[in-house]
Amino acid sequence: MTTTGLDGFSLLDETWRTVTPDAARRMLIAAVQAFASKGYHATTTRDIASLAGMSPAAVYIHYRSKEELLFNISLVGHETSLALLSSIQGDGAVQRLKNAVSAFAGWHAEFHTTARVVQYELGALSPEHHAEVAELRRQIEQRMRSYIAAGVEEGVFDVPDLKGATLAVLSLCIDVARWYQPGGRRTPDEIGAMYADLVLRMVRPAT
Amino acid sequence: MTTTGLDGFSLLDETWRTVTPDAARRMLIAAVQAFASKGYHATTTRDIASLAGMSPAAVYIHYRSKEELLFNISLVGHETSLALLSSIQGDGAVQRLKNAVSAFAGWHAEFHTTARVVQYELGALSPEHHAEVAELRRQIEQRMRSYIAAGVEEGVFDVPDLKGATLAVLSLCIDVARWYQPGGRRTPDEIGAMYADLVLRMVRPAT
DNA sequence: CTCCATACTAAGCGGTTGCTTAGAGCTAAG
DNA sequence: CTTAGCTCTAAGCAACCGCTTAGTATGGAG
Repeated sequence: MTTTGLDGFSLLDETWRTVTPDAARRMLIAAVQAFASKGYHATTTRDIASLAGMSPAAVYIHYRSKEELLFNISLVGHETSLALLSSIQGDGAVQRLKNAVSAFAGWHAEFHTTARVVQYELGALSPEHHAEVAELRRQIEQRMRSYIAAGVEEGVFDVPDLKGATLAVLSLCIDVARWYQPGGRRTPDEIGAMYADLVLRMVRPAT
Repeated sequence: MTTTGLDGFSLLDETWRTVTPDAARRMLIAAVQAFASKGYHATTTRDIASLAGMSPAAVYIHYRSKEELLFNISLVGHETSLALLSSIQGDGAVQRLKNAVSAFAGWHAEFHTTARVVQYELGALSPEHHAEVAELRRQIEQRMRSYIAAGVEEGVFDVPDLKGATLAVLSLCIDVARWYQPGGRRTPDEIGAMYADLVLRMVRPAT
């Protein structure tokens, strides 16, 4: 699950591998780093260009505006995490929810740089772009809800408030991007495993 | 617990009641509203002054800088939530953790405007001011941990990783400020009750 | 070689930023 | 009434913002 980033390309490069041409990808990666560490509004187009090793005007060869840069990051980030959550497999609802939480929380740790921009800069998107991203967020919520609902139907989960529980589980995973620091006490995989355990305690029946 | 805001003064006024003189308080309240809805960096001093019904220069009569305005908000906000968490009472560790989570999560819903600034604009503080606030955050974490640890010692909680569980509980409560919207499906008190239930499920023994 | 499209930079434009200055209005002590 | 001190505003400064323009370098097609 965890990519080490020791094989010659960073985690960021991996996420944005499909972006071409090369200069456009470097610009996007620079924007992710800058937006994540200082916030969208505190980041200048000069910061981004400088991080990418180019002149300020080079931003506008590949992107119409600073906001379009953010939109690209937000869109790809949401699509990636939705694809991750949609590809969950496992035997039975317990194992599937375990895998889902582990993967989703782990992603927010491992790709915390991207995740921070994705989760905390939504308000800087234009109304049109925000609406497009909001639809993806609805699909993410629906996916997670279906994993919990399956366990209720199987009779292995006891969840009095399905919508509330889904909200709490997603909230728990998303907030990882806020507090996670690389080099901290836990690896992304360990965080995923711990969160999977905590969530399963939340939904298990009283017996 | 919930103040209605229907008795002639808003929730914001209540939090900042002790700030004097009157113009300084109005400026602070305007800053909280602006910072919460647009973010610190996207808010101009002209925005704040205009919301407070004064001229741009009036900000600097009462505060040295825009950052000092943020620091005041962050400091009072952290002190308020720490005081809230420290005043928790209840019979036994189960009831005390229930009350703690209910109050802390409920506060992040009811005072979500203040909470958003407190939790998501830490990075905009100067290093010195950030350090001062970080110490309060350490105390908040310690308080919550002690409520969980007490249940472990009493033998009514089963928590394999105390530090991890504390982190998750705090994370869950804090993230309420991100997603909560007034007029939504649940009142702050209902969110507090739901979260208290979810957290107790997380720490209860398997039986 | 010429021609043209693409990718880039140097320079800079109009507008906005956080903050300052100079001075006006008000209150209260002497 | 004078004076001092505090609160506020009108005006504006230097710096910086997102973005544009004009022009250069490069490389492939004919």
